Amino acid sequence: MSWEFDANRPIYLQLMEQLKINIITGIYPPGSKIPSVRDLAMETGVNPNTMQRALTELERENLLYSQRTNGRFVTEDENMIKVLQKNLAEQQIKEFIANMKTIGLKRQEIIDLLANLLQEGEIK
Amino acid sequence: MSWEFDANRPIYLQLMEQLKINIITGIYPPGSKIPSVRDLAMETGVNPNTMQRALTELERENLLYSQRTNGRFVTEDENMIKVLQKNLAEQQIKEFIANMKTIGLKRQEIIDLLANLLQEGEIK
DNA sequence: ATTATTGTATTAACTGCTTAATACAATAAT
DNA sequence: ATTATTGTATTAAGCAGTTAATACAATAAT
Repeated sequence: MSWEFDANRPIYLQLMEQLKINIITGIYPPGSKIPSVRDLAMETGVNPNTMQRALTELERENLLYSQRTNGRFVTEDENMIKVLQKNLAEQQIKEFIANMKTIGLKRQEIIDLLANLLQEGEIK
Repeated sequence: MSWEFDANRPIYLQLMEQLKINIITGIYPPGSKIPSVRDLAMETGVNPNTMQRALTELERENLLYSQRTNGRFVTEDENMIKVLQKNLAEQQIKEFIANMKTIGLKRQEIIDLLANLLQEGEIK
């Protein structure tokens, strides 16, 4: 896990993203208990209040739920998680296309450039 | 021009990006005079101080230069602009790849998904 | 029963971003 | 010469995000 923050965006939002990724990738499996507010805050180097905020927001999105004194858990709804993954992917791709379009690259240029850079980085 | 701002990132940074885009795409050609601080602030609906900050930063990057009482101009260095475009494109592609990798998509999945979405949106 | 751990809430202070309201200096335009 | 426009600078205020330092309530663990 990286836990590096972009100084230009609220930390609690970045925490939310990272936590979502951990859910999507199965680091935090459906129904599993996640670390406590204090532990997560410690691990990420942020103030407990900030972590609390991120977790509260994720609860509002029904991705987490808390049991008063027992801890916090990932939703058991696996379908919801799949939808989350698909949404994230599609959203980022659309953003990407919009960006490329703005810069003035055409379809083929985008594909070529991407294919090249995909070769460099070692992705399966 | 859109001039809509993401509330989660400093406006002056977003202004810088938009101005860079305007330079790259030739809306502000090399050597041309750009609108005054006050006009730009008016047009974008931000405070003159905020616009001033964005412009000052772009000057520090040598993309703009100002003549004391005459106005502000885009650099004449066309090569610098080309480099800017390439950097922006490459940077965003790398970000994109990193994002996709994080979500857990493989090379071929990325290419396929992108190709599909590129068909939908009407890009040449 | 007692203890430790959990989520939750509160209050204060600090910082960076933004807006507001001006003011000044230089010079192109008239 | 005068005027309008330009970039630039200053000071104050407000807000959101963040940190800090606590405190409380509930309950699992002992």
